[in-house]
Amino acid sequence: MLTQTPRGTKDIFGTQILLWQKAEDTIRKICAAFCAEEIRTPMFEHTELFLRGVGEETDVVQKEMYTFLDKGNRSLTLRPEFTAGVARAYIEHKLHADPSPTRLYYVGPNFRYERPAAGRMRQFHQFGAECFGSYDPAADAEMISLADTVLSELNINGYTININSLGGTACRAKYNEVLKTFLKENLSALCPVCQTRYETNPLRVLDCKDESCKEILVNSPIPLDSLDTECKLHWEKLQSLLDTLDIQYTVNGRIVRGLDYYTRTVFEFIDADTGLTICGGGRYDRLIEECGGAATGAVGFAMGLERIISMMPDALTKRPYVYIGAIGEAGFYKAQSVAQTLRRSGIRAQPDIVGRGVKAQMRFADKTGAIYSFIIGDDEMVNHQVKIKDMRTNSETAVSFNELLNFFS
RNA sequence: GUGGGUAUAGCUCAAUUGGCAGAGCGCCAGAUUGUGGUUCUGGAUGUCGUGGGUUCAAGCCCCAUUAUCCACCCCA
Repeated sequence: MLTQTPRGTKDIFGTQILLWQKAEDTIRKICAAFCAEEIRTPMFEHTELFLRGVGEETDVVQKEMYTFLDKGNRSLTLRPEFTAGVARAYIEHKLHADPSPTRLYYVGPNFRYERPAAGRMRQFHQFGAECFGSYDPAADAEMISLADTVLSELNINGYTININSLGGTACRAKYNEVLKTFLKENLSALCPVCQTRYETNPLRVLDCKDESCKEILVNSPIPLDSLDTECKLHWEKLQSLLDTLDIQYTVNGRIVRGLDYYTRTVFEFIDADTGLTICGGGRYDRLIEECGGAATGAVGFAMGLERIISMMPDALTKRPYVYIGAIGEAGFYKAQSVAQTLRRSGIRAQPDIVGRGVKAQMRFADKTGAIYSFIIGDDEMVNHQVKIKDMRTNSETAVSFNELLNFFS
């Protein structure tokens, strides 16, 4: 137990960390291109924020939160997602007073107490972005494009962008009635879970994977049928904007999302191989108000980093560098100082610090991805030269101590 | 939260009806002592997930526990 990570958590190191760093670098680069700034919010928040922000009816809140009392008897919760915290920060720091729109992005761990499974951890990491201060579908399209651009920059494809619109508050209420009327006739044929959902959250019935439910729902009304004029306009404009941005998408009238705060646009990027959602998001025009701020249009998404990284082609496994081998005590000392010189010039280098034989040193250099191996022994000390071996071509050259840096320029 | 599988060396996995814990890969070292990737030779390494029980004897059988994988549920 002492030598195991807790259930649903992982150490990230070795070749994996290279993929994580590449993903994070790419995220920062693309977000910068979209003029989004990073925000880092606390790992835990007041429990109340998530109850309100995520929705009390959601599974995330009802079953999956890491909630605890601190020594001051405050109820705190490890964040299960970012949006509520980011919305809280937007309100707390009165960012609505800044020129609109405000684009924020985040990368970091989230926590949900769940049964770990394929592509699901208790501590998992998300990258996401939010755009505050626009009701126009151009903001929706831009967020979809940001997610899409990050993925394509990471050479990830093989996913489908599913889009849908749930409509505004009025449309949702209207649709709920329409759907309930439809479901009422088949209520007994629905799975037990959906029979409960019929009362608590009929919308989620659309999302059910149960075969008999699916069968019934084939002919069910969908939210798109209940959109009012304004929402319909938003929905149609979103599609022409996505066309303009040359983004391929599929309209899927049954995407509903498990979080309560969404209004109008919702979307999911679904991996064709695993069927997992690698990115989910949508518009949440009511959330800021709900949490005590001024009415503010907002749209955003979150992406699961673990899922993304598992889809990245793992090409680079070792970093090229210069190995500095030594024979004898004088050479050993010299090797340390040569390494120092190279490192201070920003060249990746490591000397022998074990004191092994040359053969073992060369083997080590080869296995760890050295592109050049230096050898410094008695002969080299006498001649004030370093023997440099190109590990790929096998060719050797001698370079004097003073001209080492020129070799790399 | 529900159902099922698995747990043995750093990794992937063997071990007959219960009878001395093994292989491949990796690691380390040598092949006339200053040179890697191929080859050959040798070497080290185990709380058999953990705790109980049955037995002359348990890696193997029984109970519990933890972890892990798969399918649900849900999500990223």
